[in-house]
Parts: sequence; structure tokens; C-alpha cells
Amino acid sequence: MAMRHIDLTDAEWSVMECLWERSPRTGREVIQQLEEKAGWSRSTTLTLLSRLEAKGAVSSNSEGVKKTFSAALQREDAAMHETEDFLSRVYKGSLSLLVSSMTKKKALSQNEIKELYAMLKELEGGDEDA
Amino acid sequence: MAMRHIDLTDAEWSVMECLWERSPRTGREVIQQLEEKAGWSRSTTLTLLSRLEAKGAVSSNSEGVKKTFSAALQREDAAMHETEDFLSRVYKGSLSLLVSSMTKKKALSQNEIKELYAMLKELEGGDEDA
DNA sequence: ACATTGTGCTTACATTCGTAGACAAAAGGA
DNA sequence: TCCTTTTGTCTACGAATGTAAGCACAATGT
Repeated sequence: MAMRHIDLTDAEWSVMECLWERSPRTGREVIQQLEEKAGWSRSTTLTLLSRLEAKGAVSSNSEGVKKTFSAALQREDAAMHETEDFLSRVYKGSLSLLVSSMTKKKALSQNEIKELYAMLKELEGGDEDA
Repeated sequence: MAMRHIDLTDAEWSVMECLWERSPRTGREVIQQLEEKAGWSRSTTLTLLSRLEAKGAVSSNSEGVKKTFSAALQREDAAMHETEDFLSRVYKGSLSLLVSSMTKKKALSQNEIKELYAMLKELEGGDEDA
């Protein structure tokens, strides 16, 4: 059964990043980290955690003394969902188009180009049908 | 002077796509196209056009008999802005990371890989410092 | 000149998002 | 046991977003 598409808002991404870094975590920890990184108040973080739990991206466990929160959504899944969304909206779903655009805009460093080239070279050669 | 960053919402992208396809256009045309493609009512489209004009993404001309609307923001600029935004949020700003993720998820067709490879090959070889 | 139609502006309204204060229950200390 | 601190839930509120009805004025046909 496929993972339902969960959309994350910007603020929600921040919270998830924190949980992806390490899970489970107590509310305390999440709150503190977001307070430092984003200047959020306690309530803000807690609200976001609730909303995330409501949409199934976060799960919590209240058995122990302290309630803990965990990422229920994998970062990779969230990323892939966003990626598809973005690519289809902006580049007709084509990654090549994205790369060629970035190229034209000179938004790619030589370094990045090299890395990509190496990666693609491997894929092109070694994955024909194995 | 750098182009200010204009963020477009989903609905706004639809309108812009219409104007990027051809500009200038009368309200009539835009309305009709969006009605077909998105099922929007007249007012909806007009509202979006106003909002877009307010944020500088669309310009209009009322001199002739019919008011016309044009895209003031280039598609490429909008796309690049979105791209940077997206890459930094989801992939730490790294295109390579995006590609490697898509690879792992097998979200790239052989065809796409070939295209990318060809593109990169050219860049890698021919752009050292010219 | 008047009725009909086309066109743009103004206002509206429900939802979502970012942000947070209040309050209540639980835990810890004196 | 009573006070203080911690922790979690509920409620709130303005801005942004998607969506559209209504109104007023311009154009057009007869």
C-alpha cells in the first residue's frame, strides 16, 4: 500500500529536519533546537508537532515519563514527493530540462558539473539491464 | 539592478503559464483558457491577474479598446528562483544530491539518463575556462 | 436612445499557514 | 501536602491563498 502523499509546509520542514536528524526526541529537545535555529516559541513548535502528527508525518509515544516524537515519514519519501511536484510544475517533469536551464543560467559550478558527470557516466555505462 | 524575487503560488503559475505561452493577451483569452484548463470562473482568473500585477509579475495595457495583459516576469527567472528555493530546502542546495536521490529511487528513465549524460559530457569537456 | 452583452474592479469568504498566549495536568522539590 | 516548574492541549489571530459573486461602466446592435 502506497504511502499517502504528505505535503509539508516550510515551517513543517524545519520540524521534520529536526526529527530526521534524530528520532525519537522529547518535545523538550525539539522545542529547544527550533528555538535556537528558528527563534520559535515553545507553542509554535508544539503546534507544528501536532499538525504533523495529525497528517501522519510524525508519531508520538506517551508511555514513558516523557512523551517522545518520531518522524513517521522518511525524509527520502518527502523529498521525492516534493521533487516530483516541483519538476512537473516547473520543468514539465523533466530533470534534463532543469539541468539545461541551470546550465544556461550558469547556476552550476564546475565542481557540481564534474560530480554529476561522474555519476551519470556510471549510470549510463553500468546499468543497461542488470 | 537585480530582479526582485517574486514567489508564485500554484494558482498563479497556471495564469503565468498562459501568458508565457503568448503575450500580450486580452483578459478574455486568459479567462477562456483557464476556464477550460482549470475550470475557473471568470472572476477567479481576473483576481489572479490583479494579484499578479500587484506583485509585478504581470503588466497590463489599457490604451487600446481592450485591456491586455503580459507576463512581466520571465519564465526562466521564475523557474530559477523556484529551483534555488527547492534545492536549498530539500537537497542542501546540491543538484548532485537531487540526482543521486532520484537514481536511488529509480525515478530516472534510461532515456533521461542518456540525455543528461550527453549534456554533461559536453559541459565537462568544453567549458573549462572559456 | 435603449437594451443587451462584455469587461474589469471591489468585496467576500472559507482554508491554510505561521505564530503564539492561556490554561490545565503532571512532575518535582521543600 | 503545597508550591513551582515542566509539559502538553486548546484557542486565537493575522496574512496568504483559492475561489467567486456582484456591481459598474463601456461597447455594440437595433
